[in-house]
Amino acid sequence: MPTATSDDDRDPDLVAVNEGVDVAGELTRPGGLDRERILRGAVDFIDAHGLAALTMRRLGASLGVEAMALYRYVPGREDLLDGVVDMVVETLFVKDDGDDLYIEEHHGWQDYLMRLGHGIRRIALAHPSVFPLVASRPPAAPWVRPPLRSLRLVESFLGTLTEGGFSDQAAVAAYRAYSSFLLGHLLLEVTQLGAQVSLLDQPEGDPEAQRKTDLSVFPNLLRTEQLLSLDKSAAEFEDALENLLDRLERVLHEAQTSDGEVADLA
Amino acid sequence: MPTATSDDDRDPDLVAVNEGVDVAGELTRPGGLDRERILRGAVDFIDAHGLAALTMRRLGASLGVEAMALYRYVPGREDLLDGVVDMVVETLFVKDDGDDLYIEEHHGWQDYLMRLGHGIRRIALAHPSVFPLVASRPPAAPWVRPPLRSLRLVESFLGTLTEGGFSDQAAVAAYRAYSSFLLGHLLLEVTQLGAQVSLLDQPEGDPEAQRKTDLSVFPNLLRTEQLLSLDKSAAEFEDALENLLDRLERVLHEAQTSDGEVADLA
DNA sequence: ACCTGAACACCGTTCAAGT
DNA sequence: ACCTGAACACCGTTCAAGT
Repeated sequence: MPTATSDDDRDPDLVAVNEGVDVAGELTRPGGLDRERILRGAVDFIDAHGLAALTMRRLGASLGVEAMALYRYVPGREDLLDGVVDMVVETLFVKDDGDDLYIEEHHGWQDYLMRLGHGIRRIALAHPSVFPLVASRPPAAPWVRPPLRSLRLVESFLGTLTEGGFSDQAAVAAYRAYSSFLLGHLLLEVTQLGAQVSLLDQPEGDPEAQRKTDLSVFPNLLRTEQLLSLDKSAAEFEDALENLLDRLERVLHEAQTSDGEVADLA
Repeated sequence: MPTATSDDDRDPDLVAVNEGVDVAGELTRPGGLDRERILRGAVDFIDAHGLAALTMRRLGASLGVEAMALYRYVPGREDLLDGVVDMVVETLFVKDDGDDLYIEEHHGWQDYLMRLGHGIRRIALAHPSVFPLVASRPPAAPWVRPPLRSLRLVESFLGTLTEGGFSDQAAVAAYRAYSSFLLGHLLLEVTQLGAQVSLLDQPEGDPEAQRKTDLSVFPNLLRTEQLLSLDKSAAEFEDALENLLDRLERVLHEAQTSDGEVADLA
């Protein structure tokens, strides 16, 4: 146990979360609180224990401090959750070593939309318990559409499509269509991830028999149960993304040749 | 005030919610609690005060009862929320007078998917504060995909498409594509509804100036701000639904003629 | 049979007090 | 300057007691 304080009467389960080694490879508590350290701690906590378990008091404990100390750096719980969302989304703009999804090194708008989609998906799968927060927190502005929750991101989206030949209307319509595609797919994907583990958590007295009997009233469900249980999320994501790109391309070319009204593509 | 109890020292704001006349046109408290009455009260409460405001104690008060009384009919808060979701979704199957969206009187699978989409959208817009719950509550089974959260609904979905000529694989793939389309669109639509009202709620010292200055760093945002603020949700929903139906139709016909593998449409 | 009062453990948040 | 102890109002939930 590195540099442990002498009066260590804290919950060992919570302390363990944070006195290990974090993602960046540094010790998590080399003295001194910090807004960023708190947000990072909150992300780690949610990843480890789920969103419902996050309280100010427990977060404080996991950082080796009383809950009250957090209020010096964070106005309150709501603001903290907003900060968590921001922090996780900003990950898009940091370039990992050998990152072939780095969003700012794109070649054309199609490549940009591919990188963006895969980038957000990577975030969702890396933090499945945080993603529902990204999906449903009330946005700062009415036109900030989850999961694309960053002015910088929306700006680069619109800029890239405009450079690619989209009119302002078409770029905005594309932004809308793209964000709802991403939100639907990724939220369902992380929801299903959560459902898988919660099933393993409750091994109660033969739940199989009970569930099967219920299904007997639903012949189509019963017949396709195997198919329904297959997880094809990755392939479906690729297909839907590709389909969306095709659709956008079609709109773009129609606009360039016939100059018809194209705002209503979404 | 009809049939008021004599010792009326309750919060008048909460009482007002429930001693009025409810959707069905009946007095809300003609004696006696009931699981269904509680769930209905919870829906009304969330519609009126938002999800965050719903506590067992306040819900009890709105029903003219102490919180503890609820536990005779509802195992706990989590189960209550599940019940709320079920109740709201079941609305699909009740036929209102002159209801042209009634899902069981469909003509062919395209008509069915239109009725279903518009029906769920009507629910989302009628209960925008409840819909995030419909979207993100952990499903009962891994293959229950929000917002289509009802065995009965999934059964009728698969049955209708199968009757329409879809193979089991194609029907399941259609179910997946359709649910993620619905979830993305409707969750974004109700989120934006929430964002609109929350902006009106906080008329602080000239927030305009501050926000505009932030935007000046984002030229594309600044230029398209008007376009971004337009609400075209209804038209976008129709377009996306139509596009999805076209896609499914294409898959169906390809399968009927060439007999190629079609499972990966989603 | 149905509801309530009192109680328990836990929340978010404030603030004077400690170091 | 930074953290804590004590306190407040509020939670979900249990259970013996009332009617």
